[in-house]
Amino acid sequence: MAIVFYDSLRKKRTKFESMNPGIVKMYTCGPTVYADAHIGNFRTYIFEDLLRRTLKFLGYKVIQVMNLTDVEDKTINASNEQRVPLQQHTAPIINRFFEDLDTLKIERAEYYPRATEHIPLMLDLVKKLIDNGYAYESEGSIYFRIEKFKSYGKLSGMKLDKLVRGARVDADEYEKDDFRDFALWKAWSEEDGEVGWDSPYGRGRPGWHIECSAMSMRYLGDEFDIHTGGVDNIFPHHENEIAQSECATGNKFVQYWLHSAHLMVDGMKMSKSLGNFFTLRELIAKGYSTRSIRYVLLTSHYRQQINLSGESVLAAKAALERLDTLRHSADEGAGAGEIRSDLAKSIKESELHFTRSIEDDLGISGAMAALFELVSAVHRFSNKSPLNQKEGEALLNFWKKVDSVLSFLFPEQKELPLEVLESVQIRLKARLDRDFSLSDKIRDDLASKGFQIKDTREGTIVIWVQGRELVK
RNA sequence: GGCGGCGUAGCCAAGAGGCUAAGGCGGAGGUCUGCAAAACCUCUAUUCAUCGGUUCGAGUCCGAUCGCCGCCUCCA
Repeated sequence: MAIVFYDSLRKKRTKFESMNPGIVKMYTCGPTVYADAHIGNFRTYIFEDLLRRTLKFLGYKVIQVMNLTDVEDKTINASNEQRVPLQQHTAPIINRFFEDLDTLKIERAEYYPRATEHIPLMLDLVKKLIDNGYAYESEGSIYFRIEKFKSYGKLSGMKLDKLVRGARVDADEYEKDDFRDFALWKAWSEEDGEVGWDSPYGRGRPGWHIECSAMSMRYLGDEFDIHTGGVDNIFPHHENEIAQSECATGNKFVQYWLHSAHLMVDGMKMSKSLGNFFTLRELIAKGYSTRSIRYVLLTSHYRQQINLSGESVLAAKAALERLDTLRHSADEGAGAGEIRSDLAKSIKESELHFTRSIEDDLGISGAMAALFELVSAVHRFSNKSPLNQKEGEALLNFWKKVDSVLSFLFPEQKELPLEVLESVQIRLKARLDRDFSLSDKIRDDLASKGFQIKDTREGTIVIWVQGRELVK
């Protein structure tokens, strides 16, 4: 079967073929580290995680680059306000960013290049653009002349003559030949303070767009397979990247562009400027489990806006509990016997359905449906006759396999406190003695401490926050 | 104003011309159970924003209308 992606450049679903067999090179626009990323930002990083994991699931080796923008207006302003050197301001934010990635089980990319460590490469690119006649100098700054790039606007659909002057007027705008031109290199100004690098054009710092062109080429080459980001990056950021890169190299920059839709709050885009944002840490403090958050962010199609709400997190929790029942059933598999054909068939169908869905533009809904269908099938099957050991193992193996894509099927198991285990044992004995007033008292007691007790056919389950233990 | 996306059950959400419109949450009834929960079974869209059109056949294609969102300024 073929992998299909919706390509923002072609504006249609397109069969994916990597440039090098078996290898996918992808560049994923990363955070600007002037403040902690909010959960809307992570929506995109989770989409990219799904893309990466899916490609690996389908047999590709993935080389992923995610940039860390550690120098631009906001990082400079923030460090100035706090009167600390730039790096001292960005370093802790970067550390927290990586912690949040881990919390959300986002797999690490191969490279996380920082803009400040690639200035010479950017200057090389700027020089190339000047030499090729696409850029010009004006008062120490270098601008890209967009009318020289005939296909400017091909990604966003913007028509050059339809571009309107924005509400905000750049201080340096009068220096440009054309207001639509964008900066490749910005001359040092008073507000930049300590921040600046020497260049043939004088002291200055890179424009925002040039870093992605320079760093993607450095780690992935002049041409690579996939470039991603949020839809808000399409214009002007990605449009400008294409212009710079293709004018500098003469090659087609990127083969496939994938963009994720926004996370919404009360019908509006979550954004720092609107102030309607939450960080991951804030959501955790509200009592949302990271597993549920990952579920919500991952199981909505990446081109569909998500409305994150308490309700959606609660629904996620319920859905996860249902998924967990498959693992519990599998754990119960015991005894001799081969895998029976009905069950083998269900697993095979689920895997096929899962794969077909996920390779079709990351069709996560269909992929999840495939898993829920297996859960139902397994319960129907095991209700008739208990699973044997091999069957339990087969289910767990399949679950592990799809979890390489999802990474929320196996919650972290916490050790239950000894006193809880003891209480559970006492309660089990009480139930055997049919002393139900005692057993119910213990159940209520544990519930008040945050441990929910459920008696199943297989034994007693203790649910504790995100962990879940089976006690026999 | 220009560009892009979306409108499918109470809620979330698949579907990309043709088997009975996936799946999840929630809800109703039943089986099981000391009770609770879980699990299982059954039910919960004659219809896909509206109106036209193309077609033997449309939720799916075309046109118009209404509504929502994003981008056009830094933004994931």
